Amino acid sequence: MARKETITIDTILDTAFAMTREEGFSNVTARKVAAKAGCSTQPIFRVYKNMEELWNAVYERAVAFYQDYYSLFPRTGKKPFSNLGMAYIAFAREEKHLFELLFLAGGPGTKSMYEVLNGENGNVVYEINLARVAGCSDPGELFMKMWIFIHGAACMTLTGDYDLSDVETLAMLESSYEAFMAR
Amino acid sequence: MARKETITIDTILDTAFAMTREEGFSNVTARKVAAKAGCSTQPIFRVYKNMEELWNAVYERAVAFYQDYYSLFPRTGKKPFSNLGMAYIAFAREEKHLFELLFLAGGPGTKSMYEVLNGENGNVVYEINLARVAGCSDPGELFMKMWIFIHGAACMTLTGDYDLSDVETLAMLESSYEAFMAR
DNA sequence: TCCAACGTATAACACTTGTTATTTTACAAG
DNA sequence: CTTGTAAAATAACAAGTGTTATACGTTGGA
Repeated sequence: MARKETITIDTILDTAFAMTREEGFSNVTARKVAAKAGCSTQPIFRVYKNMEELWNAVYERAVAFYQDYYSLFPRTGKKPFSNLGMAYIAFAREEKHLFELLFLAGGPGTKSMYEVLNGENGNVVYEINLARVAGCSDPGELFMKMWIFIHGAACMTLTGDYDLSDVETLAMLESSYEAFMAR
Repeated sequence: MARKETITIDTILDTAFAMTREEGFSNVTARKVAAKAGCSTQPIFRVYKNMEELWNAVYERAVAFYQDYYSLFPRTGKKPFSNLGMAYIAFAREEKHLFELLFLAGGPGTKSMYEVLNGENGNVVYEINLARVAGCSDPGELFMKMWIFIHGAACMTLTGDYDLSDVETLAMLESSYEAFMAR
């Protein structure tokens, strides 16, 4: 009845997402995706109405990717927020372009930082409760301060202005937690 | 002997810099600058070899602009690093595109964050000495922590994830200073 | 086997970019 | 006033963008 499809929607999205990781969001153009996928631009517009739809799909995939990344990240920290921070900073180092897209770009149609962080598992809420249990009177404010700090370190890794080892980073995060707790 | 020049290098640079403030660096194209300056693209390439030279000039102007901004910023803070931080965060709020260019973009030919902050007046060194005088044993590490925190707050203003008043921000910066000092 | 239908490729359109070749214009010296 | 020179404007080129019209193939049922 009809020809069999050789380029699937998965091929397109996989390619576009891989390109975002490697070259950044702005390099994901119709022709470049097609070239990398080994086809013409036509299959892209068969499965996606236009490039904006593909970009949205890539964004959603990046959100899921970060949440998986966090789920699988080894828990070496012993204090509230330290694992959340270690994963976030490592992500900024290892996935610069995805980090930019998720946490620096903003723009319409994007989720808030908190939404992405908290995810479906309530990762942030969980850590805030840890702080409450540890005796913090205002865990919301503590989270805000910790997150400003963590976000600052992560953003500085992008520009090369922050480059401590994981051990040093963990120590810094936990000592900052203690410092903020003490007041 | 020859025609009088009507479009000066200052006109070009002023226009390009104003456009960077308002629309961001990526919108500074030859044709758009020309349109805004009310001329063709030709005068641009008379005074600048190519667009990259103009972009470099805009960048240098942004560096000078930030240093003026900091010089003129009202000193309301009483503790080390608080004025440095208040100015930086206000700059992120009021000059999003310049902040992005100076402190988030990185890339070749750009100065380091520290270079821009310290400026010719040694603004950072001055604040570090204040901390030393205040009895801090490792003012370098204190600066690092404070700066990570300040940079985090500034970056979060860009995405709309931070929106405290100046009074609240100052209180937060000074309490963080105290917290970091206490350990 | 043939053919309709759908996936893919090719080519084109309209637009934007930096840059450059060409033409026009204004100015001042002779 | 003429004329040479430099500035500015116009127009073009080559490359790249999203998108679409058209042509080509392949495939599976009649």
